Amino acid sequence: MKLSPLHQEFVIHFGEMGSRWGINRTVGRIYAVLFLSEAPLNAEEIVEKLGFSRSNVSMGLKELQAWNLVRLKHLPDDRRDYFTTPDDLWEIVRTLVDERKKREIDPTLTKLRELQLQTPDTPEDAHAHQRIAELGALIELLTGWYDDMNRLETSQLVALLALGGKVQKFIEGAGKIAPFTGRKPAKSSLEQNQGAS
Amino acid sequence: MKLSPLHQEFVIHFGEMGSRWGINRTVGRIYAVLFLSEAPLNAEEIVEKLGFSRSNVSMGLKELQAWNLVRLKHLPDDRRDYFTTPDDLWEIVRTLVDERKKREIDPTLTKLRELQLQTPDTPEDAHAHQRIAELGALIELLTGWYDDMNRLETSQLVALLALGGKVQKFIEGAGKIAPFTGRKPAKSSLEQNQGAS
DNA sequence: TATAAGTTTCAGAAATTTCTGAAATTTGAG
DNA sequence: CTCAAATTTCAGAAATTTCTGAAACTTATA
Repeated sequence: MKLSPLHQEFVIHFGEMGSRWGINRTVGRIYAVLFLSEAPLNAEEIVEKLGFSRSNVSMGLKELQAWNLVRLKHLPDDRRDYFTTPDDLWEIVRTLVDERKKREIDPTLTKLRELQLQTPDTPEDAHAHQRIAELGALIELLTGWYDDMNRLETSQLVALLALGGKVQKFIEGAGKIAPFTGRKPAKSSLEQNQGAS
Repeated sequence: MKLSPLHQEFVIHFGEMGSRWGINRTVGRIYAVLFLSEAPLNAEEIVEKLGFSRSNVSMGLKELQAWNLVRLKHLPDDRRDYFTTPDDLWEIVRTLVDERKKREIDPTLTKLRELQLQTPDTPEDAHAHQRIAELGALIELLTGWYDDMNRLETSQLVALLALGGKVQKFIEGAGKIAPFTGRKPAKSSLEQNQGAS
C-alpha cells in the first residue's frame, strides 16, 4: 500500500466498516481512496495505491458503479476511465440510503405484503400474520417519511436535522396530527425556538 | 425445517436480509422465529424448528443477546432459558439502531476525530484532511439529530414521522434556524397544516 | 482493418466465515 | 456433595466469499 499515514488509516478503517455493511473490504478501500482524492483516479492508479490485482480493482469499481457511488470521467486525449466521488457529501448520503432502501427495504416490503395475503389457518400463523402486518406498517411509516425527507432541498434538510428535537416546539398542539392534548395552542411558534431539551 | 409455509417464507427472507447486514443468515433466521412466536422459545425448540445444530443455535442466541435483541425469560419449574423479542416493535427498532450506531458510527467518529488531529504535510493530505473534516461534521449532525429523536416518546416520534415533509409548514419562516428568506412570517403555524406536497 | 491500449470475465486458489459434534463447564435439585 | 440437565466452548470440517492471473473482449486510431 502506497499511501500517506493519514490516507492509510482512513482507508483501512473505511474498508473495515464497509465489510460490516453489504460492501466488502476491498470495495470499501477503493471507495475510500476515491473519496479522499481530489483528482479523479484511473484503475491503474488505484492498483498502485492499494496493491490489489488489476482485476480485483476492476470488479470493485464495477460494484461501486452498480451502487451509483462513483462518477465516471474522461480526460482529453486519454482513453482510460477516471473515477471520482461527488464533492457534495449529501449527494453521497442520499445515494447510499436510496440504494440500500432499493436493495433491502423494498424487497422486504414486497415480501411482507405478499405474506399478508396468505390466510392463516392455525393460531400460530394467526399470531405471525399479525406480527408481519405490524412490521409492514412500521416499515411503511419509516419509508414514507424517508421519501418525504428525500424530496427536501439539502439546505432544508440540514436545517431540519439541526433543529433536532426542538422541532417538537413548533408542532406542539397541532391536534390534527399529534394526539390532541386539549391544551391551548399558546404562543406563535416563531417566538419559542429558544431553550428546552 | 419444521415450519408452516408462512413462517418458513418469512424466516428465510429474514435470514437472507440479515446476511446483508452485519448479522448472519443463521442468526437472522433464529431471530425471525422468535419474532413470529407468541410464546417464548427455548434453544431446543429453535433447533427443531430450524434444523440447526444445538451449538449453532447456542452461538446464535449468544450473538442476539450481545445485540440486545432478545429477552431472556424463565418458566416456573423449568431450568431452561426461554427467549422472546419485545412485543413493541419500536423497542426493537430503537435497539437495532442504537446497537449499530454504537458498533459502527461511534468508532468511525472517534477515528475521524483522531485523524483530524494529524497535521497534513502535502497538498494531497490537506485535501484529504478537509474531506475527513466534512465527513465528521456530517456524521455528527446526523447522530446528534438521531440522539434527539431517540429521546422522544414513541407516540411523539410516530406523530413526527407521520407528518413527514409537512413538518416544513410548521417551521417555514423561522429565521433563526432555516436560512432567512426575508419573507413575513405569515399565518400562525397552527392554521396551515393542510395541503402542499 | 490491424493494432495496441484499456477493460472485463472467469475458473480456480486463497482467505474467511459459518457450522458441527464432542468434550468441558455450569447450574440447581436432591 | 453428587448427579443429571442444560448450556457453552472449541477445533476442525464445510460452505461461502474474495482474489488472482490469464485469456477474451472492446474500442479508438493509424
